[in-house]
Amino acid sequence: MSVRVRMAPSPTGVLHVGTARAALFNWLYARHHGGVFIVRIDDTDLERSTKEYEDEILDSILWLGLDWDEGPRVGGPHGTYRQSDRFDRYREVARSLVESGAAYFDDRSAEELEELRQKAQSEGKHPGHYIRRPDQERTEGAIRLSIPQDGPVVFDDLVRGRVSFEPQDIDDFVILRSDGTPTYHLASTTDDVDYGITHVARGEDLLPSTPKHILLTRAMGHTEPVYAHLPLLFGTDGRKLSKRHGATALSEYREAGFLPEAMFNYLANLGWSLDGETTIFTKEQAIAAFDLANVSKNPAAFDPEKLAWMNGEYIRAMAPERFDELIRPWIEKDLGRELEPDEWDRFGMVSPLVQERTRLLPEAAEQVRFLFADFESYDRASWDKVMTKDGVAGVLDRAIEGLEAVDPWDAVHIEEEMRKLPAELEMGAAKVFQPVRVAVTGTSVSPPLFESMAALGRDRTLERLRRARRELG
RNA sequence: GGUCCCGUCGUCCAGCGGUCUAGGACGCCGGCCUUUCAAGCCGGAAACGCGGGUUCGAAUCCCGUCGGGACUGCCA
Repeated sequence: MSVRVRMAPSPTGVLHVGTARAALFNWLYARHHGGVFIVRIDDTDLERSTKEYEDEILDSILWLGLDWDEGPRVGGPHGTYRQSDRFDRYREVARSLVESGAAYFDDRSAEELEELRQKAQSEGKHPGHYIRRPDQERTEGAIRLSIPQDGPVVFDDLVRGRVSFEPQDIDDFVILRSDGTPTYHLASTTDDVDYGITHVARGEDLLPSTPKHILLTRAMGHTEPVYAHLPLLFGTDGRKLSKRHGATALSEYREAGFLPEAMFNYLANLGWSLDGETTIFTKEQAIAAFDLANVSKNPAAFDPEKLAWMNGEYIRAMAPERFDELIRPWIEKDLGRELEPDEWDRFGMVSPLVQERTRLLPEAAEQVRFLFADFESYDRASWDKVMTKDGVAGVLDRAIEGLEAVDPWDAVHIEEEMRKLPAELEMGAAKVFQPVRVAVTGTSVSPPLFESMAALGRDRTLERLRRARRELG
């Protein structure tokens, strides 16, 4: 039987990195086995679900580089792949379960149920212990699945191994609310059955729900899929990944200048590894090697630092043309205007040098800002560190004098001239070039100096050197 | 409280009874290179939670303990 897996996001918020990672593992599993990857919209919560979130989620998945074979936008043999379009089907399932005796109506009030929970808890029992089928049959209210008390629910989880739950610890959960809408358990399980899902790989937070889904599936007369519960993602402090750790939405990383291929690679390394040695690898390598059985059981910390490093690796490895194409919008965003053709040409003189030292696109844009805009003031720390030293004025004077005569104005000739200074002034190279760098770029950290000056142009370079000289007094 | 899951460097991953003086990656520290910053190269510090067992032999198997987490809704 061919593998059919799915990701089933709820459009009640933006795509979380943890959900994205789960989607990624499902996708890898499907592609590895030549199976089918399905996206299904779990929007049974009509109150909180929106079309905007649905689009945001789908766009984020696409950005990550995952494509789906059945689901919204692409269709498939099972309709719209949106649960809100299948409420009739879920009601039909619930009704037939009542008819077969597997489920029952329950019209007890919230207060009554709460009392039963309190009682059970005070006796050290499972909260749902006393919430079972009432003695007298009801004909309205919510519909609960009756949990058979004849034996444990045992299943072999692909990543956890054998997991077992005792029936008294499973509550008679609601499958159809009294307003006729299905709960997540009913809708998800029905869809998994109807869509022929063979493997369910999802977050570990759903592990306690799994016996319910298994029992529901069996009550429907089917055999449950194989389950794989993936470890959860945490922040670097070991706490649940939340806003405090920075971005939790995939789209925030996109907006921060991360590359999808770096994100893909990084996420694939959270809970799984290609071979234990290789950190950077392609999608194809991942597909070839992936197996849910090799997924780690431990929760993983999402480390933005390592992601940034990996992003830099991908940036350095890409074709220069692609780098130029990617960096341009960031430079323009940083400047707040579009680049003129001649400015773009000038950027080309330093582009390869910038690409080499970029981890994040927005950071690179900042580094070349001096090429396109005059800075109002010098970076304070840089100025204090290099411009207050003895001999700086002399360096600038000599640099200005020498540079005026450089011809043609290109990196090679600028360097030829500048290289004369240290010996002439009897100073170390860094002592000479750093003041010039601060004068020209406004800070002590910049792309290589000679190329930067070449790209800036003679007039602006000299203008900035003179300005700095004036500031020195 | 109850149920379930997890426990190897600060972090991610490898290790599935002997080859572990525990390997790779990020980060960190030092050095080289060097006009700054990166990159690159070289080197370093850094972990099997604890206690019992099983075994000739345990990071690897079992039990306990401690610690962490998830769930415990007519949310998903």
